[in-house]
Amino acid sequence: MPELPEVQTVVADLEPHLIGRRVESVTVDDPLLVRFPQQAEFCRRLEGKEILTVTRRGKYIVIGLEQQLTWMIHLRMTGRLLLNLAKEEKYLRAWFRLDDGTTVWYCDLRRFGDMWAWYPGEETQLGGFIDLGPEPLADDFCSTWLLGRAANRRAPVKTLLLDQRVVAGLGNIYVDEALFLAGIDPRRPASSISAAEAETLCLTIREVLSGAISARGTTFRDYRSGRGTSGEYQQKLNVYGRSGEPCRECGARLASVRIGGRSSVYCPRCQT
DNA sequence: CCGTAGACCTGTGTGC
DNA sequence: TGCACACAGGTCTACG
Repeated sequence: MPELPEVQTVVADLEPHLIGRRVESVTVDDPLLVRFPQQAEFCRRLEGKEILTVTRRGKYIVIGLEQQLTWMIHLRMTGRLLLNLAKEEKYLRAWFRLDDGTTVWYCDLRRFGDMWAWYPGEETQLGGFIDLGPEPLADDFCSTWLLGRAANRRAPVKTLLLDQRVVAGLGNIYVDEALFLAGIDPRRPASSISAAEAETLCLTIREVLSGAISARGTTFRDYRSGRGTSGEYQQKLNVYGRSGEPCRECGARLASVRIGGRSSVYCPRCQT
């Protein structure tokens, strides 16, 4: 569920409570959660270490600890990292006690979320993380890069933008929103995108992500921030979740199609 | 290499 | 009300 703006919000919420704290004890209650190393060794690695940094790369939460240990978390569809466990919260899968009495709670309805605890040199055992493309809000993400990655690709432009090796952090909501603002039909072959369109797309991707970060993310159903609160960006969505409703620009009925197995909403008049 | 369907898991909403 | 089926902010793998 969480895309870049949601992960960014969780990181911002957690950071002040985690920096300088020592992990006192780790409890994992879901055999699917820890991807590397084995669960017992994962817990042993974290316990007793001080947290130095809390950052984000794509949709990964990246926590740096003493002795160059990196604790990495991917929330996938329904993962939550919470500073307070509400009474009604279900699906608790793990918890992390810190030396000041704080507990970080990990909840995950669908159990797709993953965690890793790795030292330098173990990168090859981490799956997709090492293949991430540029950060969309950084300077190395530009139309030249996008155009290069789109060349010779017949897959839909939406599929290209969902590929984390092309750009890290976009998901189903923000890709649909960025394509709407750019006036580009999501079904078009990636290779048909012009230089001018690539330039527009880079701008609208940044615009959508920045706006969503300011709004603390989008909550459709499951997403919660580190504080347990919902996002506000759902009020600003132009197309996602609005199939059949009128386009805010032209009034046309928004269309829905499946692209790469993902439901996709677009305006048949504004997006060509 | 490229592109798409199916799998992973658990729940909610919809239509008959 | 019950049941079956589609669908859900993600991403791997297997296969043609």
